[in-house]
Amino acid sequence: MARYSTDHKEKTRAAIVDAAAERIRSGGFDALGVASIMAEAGLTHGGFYAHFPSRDALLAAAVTRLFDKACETVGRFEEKYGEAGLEKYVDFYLSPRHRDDREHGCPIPALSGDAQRAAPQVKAAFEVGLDKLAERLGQMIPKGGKKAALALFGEMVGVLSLSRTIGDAKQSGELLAAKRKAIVV
Amino acid sequence: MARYSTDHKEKTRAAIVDAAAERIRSGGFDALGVASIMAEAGLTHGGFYAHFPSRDALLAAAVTRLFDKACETVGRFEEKYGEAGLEKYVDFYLSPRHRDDREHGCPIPALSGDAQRAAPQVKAAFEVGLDKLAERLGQMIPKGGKKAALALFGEMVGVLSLSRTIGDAKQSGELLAAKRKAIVV
DNA sequence: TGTACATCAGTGAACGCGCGTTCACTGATGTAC
DNA sequence: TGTACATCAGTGAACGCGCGTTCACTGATGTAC
Repeated sequence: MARYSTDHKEKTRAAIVDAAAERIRSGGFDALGVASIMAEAGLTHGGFYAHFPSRDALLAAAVTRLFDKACETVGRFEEKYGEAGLEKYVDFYLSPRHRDDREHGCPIPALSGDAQRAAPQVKAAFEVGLDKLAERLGQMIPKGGKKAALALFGEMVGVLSLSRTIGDAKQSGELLAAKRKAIVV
Repeated sequence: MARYSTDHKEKTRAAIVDAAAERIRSGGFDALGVASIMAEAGLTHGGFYAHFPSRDALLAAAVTRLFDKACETVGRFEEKYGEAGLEKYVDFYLSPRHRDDREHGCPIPALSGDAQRAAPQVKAAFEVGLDKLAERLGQMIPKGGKKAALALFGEMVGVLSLSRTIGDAKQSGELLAAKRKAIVV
């Protein structure tokens, strides 16, 4: 195979990044193997290096992708609920549904631990992504802006993380519910 | 070598667990290799299986150890500051010192991500440890007890995690400071 | 008290396995003539 | 329009490496006699 249409390679690359993004969100960085991710995109592992110089480069691209998606999610809440968007977003963030659906959830609780120990370029991608996401959510907080958004994420991330480690559904649900009520935006 | 004093094996085991606990707190579960941890304890890797049935068993023991230490830390704050112990603990938790000293810090932000994806026995050890720690801190919160302690950890864990991923020291420090003020115990 | 034996914590080579990366090759297609 | 060639995304075998685990062995010491 070769010499596809002009945007073919670009599309393949995007497919690899998408697959990688899904994978690391649910399984962390260590769940991403070059061979398995290429197989998921319908390719063989040898071709990987035509798209990325290294596994770390893919990790960085995938992290960026996840934060872009998270920004879009925030945008959707704003479009749909207007002024009440922030409150609705917090409700969603601290919902049992979000707790249980790690595969489509916020990248921060899933990856902050991994990111701290990752290669510099991956770390940097996480930091930039977090900054963009806070900036985006900050647009919905008139008083406080980005700083308030960061603080809000701080509260929510920890509570969501804990609720995910608590096996007992009742206790875990109570923790989420208590926090939903406590957070006054 | 062989036939040491009665408690020799016990001591060796404790040394391995201690080394493993330090290692995973700073580097996560993946930083713990059987060979390297045995070398750190002054032994060769082959002897590992005289102490633990598997690497996962050591991970579970190390997680338990870390939470026990964390409980002791809480206890020290209570002894030293009495009524004000809780406030002092929160101040410490959200301090730049705690942010920068991952090797001796709270195991929750360091390991909650890893724990969610670990083997069942490791997950269980984390859950039991978290429960014990919340119970311990809860003793210092007359109104609320364990539930209030869990919620408090939720807030603090997320903020600490974020502050660790933010490279800019000023921004990171501001996040911590804002939260220290905001948390009313 | 002295000697032979049993014990077992620790040794170190070897195993099978999966990983990230490299590389010579393929072959369908765009391009030059 | 038809043919020969260059391109390059993708193939698949091979690499070196580190990992968790196994296992036959060692040898200093406690115990039995």
